[in-house]
Amino acid sequence: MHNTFQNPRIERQRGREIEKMGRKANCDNQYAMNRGPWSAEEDKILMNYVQVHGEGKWRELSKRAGLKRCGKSCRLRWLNYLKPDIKRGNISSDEEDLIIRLHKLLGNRWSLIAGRLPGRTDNEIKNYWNTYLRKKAEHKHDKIPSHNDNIPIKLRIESPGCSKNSFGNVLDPTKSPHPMRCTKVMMPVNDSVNTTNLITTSWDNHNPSSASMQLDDYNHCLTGVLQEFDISDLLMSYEDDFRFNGYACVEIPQHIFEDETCRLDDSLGEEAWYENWKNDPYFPQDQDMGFSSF
DNA sequence: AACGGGTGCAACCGCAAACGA
DNA sequence: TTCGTTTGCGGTTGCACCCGT
Repeated sequence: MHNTFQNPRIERQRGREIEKMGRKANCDNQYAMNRGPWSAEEDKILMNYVQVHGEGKWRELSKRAGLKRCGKSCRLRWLNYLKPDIKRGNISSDEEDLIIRLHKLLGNRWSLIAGRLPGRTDNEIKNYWNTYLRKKAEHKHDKIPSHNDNIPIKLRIESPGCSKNSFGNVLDPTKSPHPMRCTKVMMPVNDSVNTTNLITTSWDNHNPSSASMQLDDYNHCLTGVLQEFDISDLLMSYEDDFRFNGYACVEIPQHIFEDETCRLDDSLGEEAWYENWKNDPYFPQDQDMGFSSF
């Protein structure tokens, strides 16, 4: 499962745990502990204890609350099942779509994906993916985004060579099925949603050498990786708190750049520098940026 | 009704990072 | 800095349930 690297410290730790717990190094003393599904009574005890004393110190919690469950088990039960704000079941089509897109970006980073779906747990998303969405995503993989998709990112396209005249053109990537090459992505940092991490992670997956993404003086993330990617990787579903007001500079072949069918607006004659980001009418901060508004 | 294979999902496991003394 | 403990994560397991035969 994991790598076989033997960390001496970890080995010592495991040795201690094995010694302490008996034959198997799982958690606490397994022979005195309940295992398997939780009873309603156990749930009640755990819930009452957490409501009074708060989360954390799970091992201590299990002892003090009189639960014959190991600390890990208590934590898991609370986080995945008992916590009040948890939504369970009935995953909507919007959520499905978001999971698929996030998985495409992040891979099996379930906790990160869950972090973007309020009320959903990593375990639920992982199970949902493994039992249902994986197949669905495979079918969806080849789909070119349709014009009806609600895509909150606009792209500014630089022509080959980044000539001055080319700045400001806005293309509809959904009308261009050609793969593009990303040379630079600038994203405004949103306090409520850390889009920087998301984008960084996606680059990291493909290109470990681009592990760090710097922020500039204007608190925009900025990277100069030369990374092949499918333009649809950046197309995200619109969510109230999950918005990609993005500015991607991409290299595209000249003939695509000159293709009028892709071009939506070329009225801007000059580059809008990213320090003017928030004043740029092409990247409004507070409204839906679906392509229908072009 | 009984059986067996497939499926979904809660719970478990091992590992590593984070934390704190 | 070191070491013990706690927390968080992702992969895996095992069991209940479903459905076809």
